[in-house]
Amino acid sequence: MEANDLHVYNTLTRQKEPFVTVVPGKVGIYLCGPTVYKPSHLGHMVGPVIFDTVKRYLSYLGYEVTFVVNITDIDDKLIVEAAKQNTTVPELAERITKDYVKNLEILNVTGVDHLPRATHHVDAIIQMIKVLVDKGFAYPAAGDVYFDVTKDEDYGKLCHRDPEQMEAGARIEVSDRKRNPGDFALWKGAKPGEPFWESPWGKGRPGWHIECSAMSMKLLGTTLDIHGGGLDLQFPHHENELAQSESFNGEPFVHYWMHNGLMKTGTEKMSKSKGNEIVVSELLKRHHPETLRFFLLSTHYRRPIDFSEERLEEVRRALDGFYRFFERFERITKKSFFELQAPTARRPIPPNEPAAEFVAEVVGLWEKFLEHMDDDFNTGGAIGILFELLTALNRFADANHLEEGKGSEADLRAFQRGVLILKELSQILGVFHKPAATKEAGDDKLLGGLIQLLIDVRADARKNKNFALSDQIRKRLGELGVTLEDRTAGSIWRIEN
RNA sequence: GGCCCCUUAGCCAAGCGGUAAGGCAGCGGAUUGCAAAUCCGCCAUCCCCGGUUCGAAUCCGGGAGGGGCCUCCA
Repeated sequence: MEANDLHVYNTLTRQKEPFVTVVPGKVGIYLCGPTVYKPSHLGHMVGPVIFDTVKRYLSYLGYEVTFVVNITDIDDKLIVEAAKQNTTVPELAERITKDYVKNLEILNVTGVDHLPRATHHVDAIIQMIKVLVDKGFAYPAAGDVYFDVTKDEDYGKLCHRDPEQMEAGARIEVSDRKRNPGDFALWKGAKPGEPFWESPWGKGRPGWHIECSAMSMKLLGTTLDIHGGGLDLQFPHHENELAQSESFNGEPFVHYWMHNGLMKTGTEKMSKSKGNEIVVSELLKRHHPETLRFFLLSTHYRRPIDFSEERLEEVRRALDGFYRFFERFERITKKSFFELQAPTARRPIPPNEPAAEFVAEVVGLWEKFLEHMDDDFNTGGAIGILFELLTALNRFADANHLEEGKGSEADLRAFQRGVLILKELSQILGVFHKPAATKEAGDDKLLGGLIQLLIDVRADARKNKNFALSDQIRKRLGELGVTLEDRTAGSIWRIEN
């Protein structure tokens, strides 16, 4: 049994449960990725960012984590879309997968270990279907193979759904090939012109849910520690995965089902079929990736999150305070925050150093941050602590005049220790790993030189109390989007967006 | 019709039985030649009505409003 205080909300039981792994010290996470027929929208990034953070935290706790995100690259939607675009299914799938993977990289989703594609695992899928048929859970019908939901005693346990009621509802696709309305396709016979694989039931392709069962089992074993996905996948996708997997091997399929809330635009869910999706690659033209990641983590993962440009702008303003601090830190220590090497594992809280109230305060915040993460990955609460930490660091720098070079050795040490903790916690969330994009303009030598020239001229004017001129320079620069700050060691500038 | 979930200040948001974190915006102050930045302070009794409890935003019941799923969807 592992010693940790982590609790995870489990959709299956509708409760927070202590986190215990199947294999001590190891965690397998399977996240349902996209069906690759259209460019990813912001909603597709919610899961990856959250579960990347989950992995970061579990790794921080000392677990060896394997994180799998599947790519569904064969499906009716792909066939239709490829035809529409006058291209092939593999070409379309490849192009959209690349878009997806690129977006993950930009959002600093670094923890994905495997991105299995359904088409690469058709043999395993066929094998699994065979066994389900042999065991009597599935039946072939005119080239298709269906799972018989009435053969699975606890079908519906994830979503509290009763197959009987589904018949009553009668809003599901009816097919004379199905024995029960709730039955779902494991294998679909190919119509002329459609992509196909040879199988014992003739030419065809996998149904929608089966690829996840086959690939997760292959990569992570019969029981997954964590299975994630959007709330909209609970039914039927996850319910069906669950049914077929447990029928297949008679063992629990998933220990913790975790479902993230959905991205909304206005009052509605964002989705491809509703046509209100915000395409990630477009969004990235207007916003820094860090802003998006921070936005996605700013609320608890189980709640819906409402997209708006205003919200992102607000997040950006909040982040500016951190970036200004990182520059302040560099002015004080001549070190780059982004290059600091912080610990990557949880460890006992070090004893307080004598006469170091500040360190005690920072360590206290550190503990609170971890308490929030222990509470079902409460990133919203954890981020709140990050802001408190920022204030504490600024306050300390102010009080001890660190920027004016008046701090003692001990003060500087304490300060750096505090900043290192900020770094350590930032890493858990996967934020602040590189400078803000606004600095790009600062890399322009000519521009930088010109502004410095104006600053020097202005410094002379100020020395001579020629405030009319100095204010004029500052005002005109401000109109151009350049903000000046007069500090004891000289004026600094930045470009406001 | 069935199954879930949500409702906290102007906006976003944490909170999971002991008298409301944090952010954005706003206001006041310190600092500054003036600014900017930073710091300090102010700004909610938690949709409504009942109930349980010594004590509820937090538990139970009812109501109102909103959302998701039941058909493809992260």
